[in-house]
Amino acid sequence: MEIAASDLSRRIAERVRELRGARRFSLDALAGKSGVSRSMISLIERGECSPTAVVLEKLATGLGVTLASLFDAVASQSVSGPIARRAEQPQWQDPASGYLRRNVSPPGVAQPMRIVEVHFPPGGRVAFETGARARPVYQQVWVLEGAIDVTLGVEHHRLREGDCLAMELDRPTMFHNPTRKTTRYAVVIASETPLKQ
Amino acid sequence: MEIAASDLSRRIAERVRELRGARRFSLDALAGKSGVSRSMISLIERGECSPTAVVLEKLATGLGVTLASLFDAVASQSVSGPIARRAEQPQWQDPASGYLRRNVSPPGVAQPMRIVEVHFPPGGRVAFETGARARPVYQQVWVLEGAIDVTLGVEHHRLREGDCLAMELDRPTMFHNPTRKTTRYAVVIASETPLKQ
DNA sequence: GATAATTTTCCATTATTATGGAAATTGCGG
DNA sequence: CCGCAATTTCCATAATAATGGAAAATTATC
Repeated sequence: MEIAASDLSRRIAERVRELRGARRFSLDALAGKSGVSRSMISLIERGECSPTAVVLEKLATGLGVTLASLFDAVASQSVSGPIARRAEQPQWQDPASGYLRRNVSPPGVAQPMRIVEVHFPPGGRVAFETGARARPVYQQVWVLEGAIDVTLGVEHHRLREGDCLAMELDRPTMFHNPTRKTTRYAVVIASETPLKQ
Repeated sequence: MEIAASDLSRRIAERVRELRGARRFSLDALAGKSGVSRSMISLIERGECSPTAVVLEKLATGLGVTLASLFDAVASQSVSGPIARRAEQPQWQDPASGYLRRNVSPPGVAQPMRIVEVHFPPGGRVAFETGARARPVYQQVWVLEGAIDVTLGVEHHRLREGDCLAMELDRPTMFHNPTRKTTRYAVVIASETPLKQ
């Protein structure tokens, strides 16, 4: 907690220094533009205080940036962000209904969500018997092409192209394509811990 | 200047109150989660003080939101249920680069992820300066049409239709459309606590 | 309605922010 | 190098943030 606190003050310090330097403002000049004292700006830039929201806003205004951007920092950390190429995305076709599922998200990346693309044939119907779970699983169905009917328990929804339905997997669910064309939709699934594939 | 200052305090007040109410936290519970005193939270929620950056960050962490979002205006739309119809999905066009963003996910639904659709013009280029965060934010970029170049720090990726790139928002990021057609891609953003829009 | 439990606000105190003047440091030109 | 101007940091002080205990207010339960 204490480490995080000083990290924020340092981030703000670096950011304000960078912004001021880029504009070639002296502390005095910025003090004049912002209405924050020279001394306070100096303290902020050395990370020796935690400025209040009002002081931050004054500074942002004087520097001509948004308040939120004062918290941005140039940090250089490596991240393993693997890519899933389309050709390598595993897909699976349900023999009974004919619907096609493709796992879009890169496998092996520890993130709390994954994207699945579904091609749902005309007239197709699939039901899932799911009940309340100890740990909530969230799902959003976003129609990319066509239309789809989704029934959650006793609720019935008609989704058209571009529509998005958010739900939890906590009751029986049925998908039905009432049209004469294949419907394509994305399913984004998330839970509160990283999902791995 | 004084009017602006109290406006910020009021904005923060409303926002914190809203976020806390949505989670049904008492002041005491949030104090425990955030490490900020009950009294201070009460003062903040009544707009009677200007909290320091460190206190704001602690609050954001306890509420499971980003620091920057504490400055957002309170969502004024009514909670519309689990569906976001395409026609109602808010969109925004960046005047500089021309890229178009649409929030796909239903607003007001407390789920840990959200979907954003982006139309990126030919030759367009956008850079984001983001830094390490107290709480990780996960992102997956899935190309629906066209191609996009994504540069993460010093890593460069060419994504083609159907490809998906997973990353964390912890370093400078640049998007560039090298083609002569609009690229359409989805961004799925998730954190480990419910996101609300 | 009465009472208990919970939540919020008040209060006194400590800690920290924020300030303007002055001292120290830095930069520049001769 | 020196002198001087510009800039930054130090210093003392006032103002405000931030706290935990207690009082007041609100909510829940019977």
